[in-house]
Amino acid sequence: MIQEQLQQLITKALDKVLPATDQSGLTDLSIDIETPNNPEHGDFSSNVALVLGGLLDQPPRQLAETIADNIPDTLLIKRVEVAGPGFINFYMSPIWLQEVLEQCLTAREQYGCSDYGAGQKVQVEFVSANPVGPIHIGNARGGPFGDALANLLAATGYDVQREYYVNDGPENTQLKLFGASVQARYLQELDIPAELPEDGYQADYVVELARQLVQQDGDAHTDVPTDDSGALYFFSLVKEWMVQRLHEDCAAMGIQFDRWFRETELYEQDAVRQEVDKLLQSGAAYQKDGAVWLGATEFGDDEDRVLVRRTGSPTYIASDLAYAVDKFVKRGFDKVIYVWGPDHAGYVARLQAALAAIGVQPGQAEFIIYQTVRFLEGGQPLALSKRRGNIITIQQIIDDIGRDATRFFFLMRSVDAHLDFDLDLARQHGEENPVYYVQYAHARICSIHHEATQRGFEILPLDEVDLSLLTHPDELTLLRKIADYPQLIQRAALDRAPHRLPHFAYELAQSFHQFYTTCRVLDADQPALSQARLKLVQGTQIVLQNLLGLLGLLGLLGITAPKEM
RNA sequence: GCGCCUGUAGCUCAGUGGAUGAGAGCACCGGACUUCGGAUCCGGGUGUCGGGGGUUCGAAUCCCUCCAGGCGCGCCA
Repeated sequence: MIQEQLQQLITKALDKVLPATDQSGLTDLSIDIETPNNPEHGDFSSNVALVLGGLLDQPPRQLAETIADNIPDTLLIKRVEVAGPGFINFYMSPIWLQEVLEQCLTAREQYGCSDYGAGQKVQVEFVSANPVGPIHIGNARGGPFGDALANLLAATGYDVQREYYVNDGPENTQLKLFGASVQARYLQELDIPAELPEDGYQADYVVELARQLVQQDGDAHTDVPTDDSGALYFFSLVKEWMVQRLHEDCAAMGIQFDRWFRETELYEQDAVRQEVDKLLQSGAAYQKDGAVWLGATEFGDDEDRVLVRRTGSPTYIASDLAYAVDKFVKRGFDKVIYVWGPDHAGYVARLQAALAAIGVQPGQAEFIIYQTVRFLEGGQPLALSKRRGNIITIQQIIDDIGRDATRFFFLMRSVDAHLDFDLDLARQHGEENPVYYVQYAHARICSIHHEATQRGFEILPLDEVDLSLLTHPDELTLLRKIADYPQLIQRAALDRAPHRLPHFAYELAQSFHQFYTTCRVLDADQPALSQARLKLVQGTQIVLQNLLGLLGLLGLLGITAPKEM
């Protein structure tokens, strides 16, 4: 990308000006190439002299002059200026944008991709909702986010795997509660008196599960004891239905996991017990009050944590540790990104400490906590409570406003921010809805191509088209947008910030609409210009498609917007 | 009480330690179609970047503190 080329030019200049020792504190990051807010300050700008001046205790302005004077001549750059406290500003010659367009048209679906990750094995684990109910609006946000993040990492050269962790372990108390709820509903369905446990699952789908069970097995399970073993038994009866439902919900969101990892696998291999034993041997864990404790404070946690209860059954930390060993040691991931809901925020420090205890290096495990989503309808937030039973499933939302609009709205905001999901806005197919604004730009692009074919415009190969004819301000703005795309991908991946993509898609659509209004593409009187503009349109389409591909929104491009206004 | 996240225009939000310019969308008002899709475009104005202090040549951005909101803090997951 162009920023890298400029960085290399600066590096060359530095090599001529400064002894290598003076460059020791310099990293790629300190040679920052950015786009100035004020266009008068050039097309690109570098703060290298300001950073280096501070490091070497030299006047930045003077240093900047020296560096600027030694930047090798190239056709891409018209002139270099030093400004302000010591910025080096680059004024590009017009051909740089033509080169970018050529790169884009040549690379096509690879445009914007890089090998930055150098094939490192990264796992993104996300959603991982317990198999006790469908995906609902409280836990769905991690889905589109994790999926888009995985796409971004793959596009920047990482070897990415998507994983869903199914918490179906035999020691999971949530499952017992859920199983007991199913059991109670099952008995009620057969007119046998039974009470839903306190804090049990009240939602309607539990009643439906019970009904399904009666339909399948009749009264075959009435003699099952109403204790933990009975609860687990009932869970086992409905488990595959639940997992199947989770599969369907994720598929509905457009997510394909590479692996559904089941917690039971860890117990079948006796991995949980083995890990606890290892920790006891290494001294990282100890016995107290009949329980086994992890000495988590040694590894930065606030307090030590129980690994094995007094009853002898392991806690979730124990199985999460065994799971981590499976990820890092057995399967050899260089990095694992855990995407969790806000209710898990307090668990980060705990697992981090536990990971340190098994020798996972800091930075190998990343934790991304997404914030809550409020769904608004008529300006009022929808209330949801899993326990009280008035849950709203992600399937309902998708049925309502469509998969792509759902994903777009989820992805629009930073995961750090609380998200207001405006259902009324998402339902609209009008100008207020950013989804259709972007979609409309693509529809227009397709229409131009269609029209070109209809009118018999011959599409010339790239080397026969004079791109230097693209000089209109709106053409240049659009070209600049195409040029900015690779760095956007790079930074969004690095910052784990997929939300920048919908914003960029909107801006790209905006630049295109503006171009479309002022610059007629197909003009029989100006065939050479038409050819150049067709290339620009094609470049826009490539970027738009790549962008929406990363967001998992290619469906938007397949749907043709209505012809009626 | 402790921890995490947030606080930017009337509303919803972008914003990468940079420049005499802190930006979008929505909403509101006014304009633009004989020709590629008007679900479009153009113009119009709004800010103690929650308050205070600090670091820096330079802070919405980093640090401290206070205020406000959301979420979490179990031998539940």
